[in-house]
Amino acid sequence: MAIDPHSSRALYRQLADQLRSKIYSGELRPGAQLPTERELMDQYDASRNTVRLALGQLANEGLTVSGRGRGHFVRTSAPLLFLATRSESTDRRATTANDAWTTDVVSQGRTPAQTIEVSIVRPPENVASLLELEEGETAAMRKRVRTVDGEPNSLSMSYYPMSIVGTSEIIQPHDIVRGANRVLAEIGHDQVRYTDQITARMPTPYEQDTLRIGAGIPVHEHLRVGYDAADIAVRVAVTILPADRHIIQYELTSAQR
Amino acid sequence: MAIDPHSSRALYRQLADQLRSKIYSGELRPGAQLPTERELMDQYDASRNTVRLALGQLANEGLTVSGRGRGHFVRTSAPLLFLATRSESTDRRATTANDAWTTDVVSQGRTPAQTIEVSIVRPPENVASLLELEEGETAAMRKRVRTVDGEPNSLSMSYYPMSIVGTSEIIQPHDIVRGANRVLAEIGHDQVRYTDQITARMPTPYEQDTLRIGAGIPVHEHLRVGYDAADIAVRVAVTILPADRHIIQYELTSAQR
DNA sequence: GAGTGGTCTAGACCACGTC
DNA sequence: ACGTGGTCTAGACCACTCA
Repeated sequence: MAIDPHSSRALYRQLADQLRSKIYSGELRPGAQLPTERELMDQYDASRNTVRLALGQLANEGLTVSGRGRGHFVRTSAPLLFLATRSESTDRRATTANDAWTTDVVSQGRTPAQTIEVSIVRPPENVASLLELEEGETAAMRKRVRTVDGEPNSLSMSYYPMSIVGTSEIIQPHDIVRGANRVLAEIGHDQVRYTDQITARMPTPYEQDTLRIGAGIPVHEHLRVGYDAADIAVRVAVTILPADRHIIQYELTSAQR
Repeated sequence: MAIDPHSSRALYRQLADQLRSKIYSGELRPGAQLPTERELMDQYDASRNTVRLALGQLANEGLTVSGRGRGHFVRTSAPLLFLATRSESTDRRATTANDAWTTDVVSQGRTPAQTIEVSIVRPPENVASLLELEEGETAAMRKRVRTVDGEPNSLSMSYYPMSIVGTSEIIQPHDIVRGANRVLAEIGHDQVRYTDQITARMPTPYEQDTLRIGAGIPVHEHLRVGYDAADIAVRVAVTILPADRHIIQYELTSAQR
């Protein structure tokens, strides 16, 4: 139980190992307070910096949170929200006055809200190349910040080539109740095929701030490219999902696999 | 460009901010060396611990790597490998002597290898409940460690209820060339439907070690449940994918969305 | 051997939460 | 008022890399 100061493994790593195993084993349950830094210093005869290195390690693994004047605590696994990426049936959206996401969230008994911002931009390079934009060509961006029960939930940016949507409702800074996808269909670019790419990374400071993401929590970056019947990319949607609040779910039948 | 010691923002955060923006802006390109700790101490008139706090922050964001005796460097974005979760056509597997994953990797011009380990275990709670196992009921686990071009690539654990596979080839500790899924089909449990769940988190120390994952790199946890024609869960596959080496990709047609 | 990061100590002041 | 974590300093020794 004690610590070997002559081990080749750094003191602070040994300390982190012991605390971590107490968390994994359940001896320290979610929400439980860890010993104070003072106690750990005394117990392991280590300096405060060393103790804080160990605690910082756990925080960066997403295992603990801390607060000035409070203490260090085992992170409580937040109640998880599902992102149903494949909806049960496509016709549902037609039967409601809300967009697909709002309907999804309401069906889970939560309260959704979102702000929408529309602008004309040069998209990031990876998006521009997926949309096959020429050098300097622009796209309409509809950016959403979504909240559930008042807590920030996700960040979503949809890009549409101006050459396609330049005169449509999509460039208006309003919520489109029937869905932007329906507008695309109305102007002759119904999406018939999608490619999804999912990456994971640590959040940028902007994302940490906007979505109130704690230390040690990664984000999913979910990117969806929509193609019309002529196999032209008409929409790229990039969604940032804090990983402590989201499980991405897909339903597939064996023909697809 | 200088730093305000009277700002409410901590010194080490300001320092991290400046270095980070140099990385994002491209002034410090991937592979470039950051100033040495000594130089930063002099330049910003800060103590070494403060400088190290700033550099540690960047490392935890996955932006930099460092090594004793070498220096701090901007992380080079590794060449990314695609995990094609939906293959182009299902018949391909029948035409080759290799399993689906091996075929995928070879088609990308890389060299795959894997070790397989088979055991009878009580699965983790979430898996047990997806398989609807009774209290104490066991499952066969086929665990793979996969490498590509000699580098560790992914960790995969497939669970099959013993009540279904207890007498089949699946519990033999050998590679099954025609695929375990085919064996399942042969014993009357062809999978006709899948549910995928994708989560992201920081790796455990075991995963960091086995897959050689650097600090600040999260992992995808990809979980696939396979159901047979009677809608019984016959297989749960959990795959751990280091996020710096993997993009998860899905292809969907509009009928599925 | 010189320079780099990795680890560790001892002490200090401050901001915040709780009582 | 007191105890907590947040920030910062000044110094030390060690292990590794590279010329």
